[in-house]
Amino acid sequence: MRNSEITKNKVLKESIKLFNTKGYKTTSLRDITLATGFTKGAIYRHFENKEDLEIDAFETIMQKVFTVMHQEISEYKNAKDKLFSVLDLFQSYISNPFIVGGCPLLNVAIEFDNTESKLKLKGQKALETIRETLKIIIQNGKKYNQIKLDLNEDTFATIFIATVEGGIMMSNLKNNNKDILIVVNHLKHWIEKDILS
Amino acid sequence: MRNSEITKNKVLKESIKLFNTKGYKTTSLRDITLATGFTKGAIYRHFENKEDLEIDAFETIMQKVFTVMHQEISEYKNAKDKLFSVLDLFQSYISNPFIVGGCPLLNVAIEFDNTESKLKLKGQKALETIRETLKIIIQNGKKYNQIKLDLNEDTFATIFIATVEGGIMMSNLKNNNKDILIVVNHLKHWIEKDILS
DNA sequence: TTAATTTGATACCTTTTGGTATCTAAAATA
DNA sequence: TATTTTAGATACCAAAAGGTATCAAATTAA
Repeated sequence: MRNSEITKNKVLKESIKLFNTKGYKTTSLRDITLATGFTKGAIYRHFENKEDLEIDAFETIMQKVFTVMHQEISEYKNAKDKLFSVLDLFQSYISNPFIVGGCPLLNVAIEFDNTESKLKLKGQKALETIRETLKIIIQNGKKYNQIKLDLNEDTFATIFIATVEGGIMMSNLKNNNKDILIVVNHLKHWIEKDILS
Repeated sequence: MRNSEITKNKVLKESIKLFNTKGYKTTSLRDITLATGFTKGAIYRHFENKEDLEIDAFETIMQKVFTVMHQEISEYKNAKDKLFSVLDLFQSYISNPFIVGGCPLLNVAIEFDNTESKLKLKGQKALETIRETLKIIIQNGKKYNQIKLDLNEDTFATIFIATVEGGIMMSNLKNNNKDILIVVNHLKHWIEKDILS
């Protein structure tokens, strides 16, 4: 067989890149055929329609993000180092991207926020997954006396995500590392000063 | 004359709404004809092409943002109140929007960050205008002993903008005020605690 | 009041869009 | 080996995209 798994994966991989750089709705099937070398016939053999491909692409890249994130987190044993490793991961969207086009969650959030679409729902879920991950780090940190007990973990996670996503937006817009670096350094100082016990 | 100014303004006004909600590239000329009641012929009488309309729309809405921002700032005389009024203005993108669809700068930043387009340049300029405005508040605040002298104004402005834009993204995605409120309250506490002298 | 200008509508154009029916070649099965 | 299944290419389709040439009515200027 002309290994159908390989074909599907290549379509997915190139679609992820295109969606994350050009945008989901502004990427055409033609763009994907040119990037993959396959025809529309091949693409539609593996995906029911374009929206299905969009969803599959977003879920695949977010799965990768979560996997890398949990790998990083699990490499450290105290809350501070875990949080710092997440910051470094976000920073890598700019300085050493494992996916072109910036943060996939941020991109989907902005492109679909005013729609009623499956991708908006997927984006909401992804945001909650990241927020939950951060909250759990804080909760465990409290348990082991690493984090101040009066810190509200939901508030912390929200500020953490907002700041870092805003920094990614600014650095991507300005084509430099400056803003994301400022933001990540600030969050690190903030954590050391006000979050750790 | 069938007042051509009124026509142009209506096209601009409806385009601003559509671009800021649906996105620039995903809003079609047809969308604009339906929203305004005018035909393509009328639209192309006032704008050379769609990109020109996009640019004109973005510049118009950003001009409005800057105008409102400077009005708010000028109503207060110390740095703290000026900064708080800017925070309230950003918060109003969610709680009491003077423009539907969230922050126009954030939307343009994400939609055009991976392009080489005039709109990306306009977005970069708009970001710098906001950053400069915040820096000037800090500089004047230092002069009048309201702000700690060792605060780096560029760092401050960057963190301020990133945090608030991230909060807008999150609240828009989740369809509630919660996240932007958390973020704005946090920034207010931070300013009171670490920024004011 | 007539002529010139301006403004918006109409009708059209080409290209691109997402999507489908069909065909062929390759692979798997019997 | 012969047959059936599968994967991808080809050739289409209708709708929608941005854009333009032309026309008619309204307004202004002469």
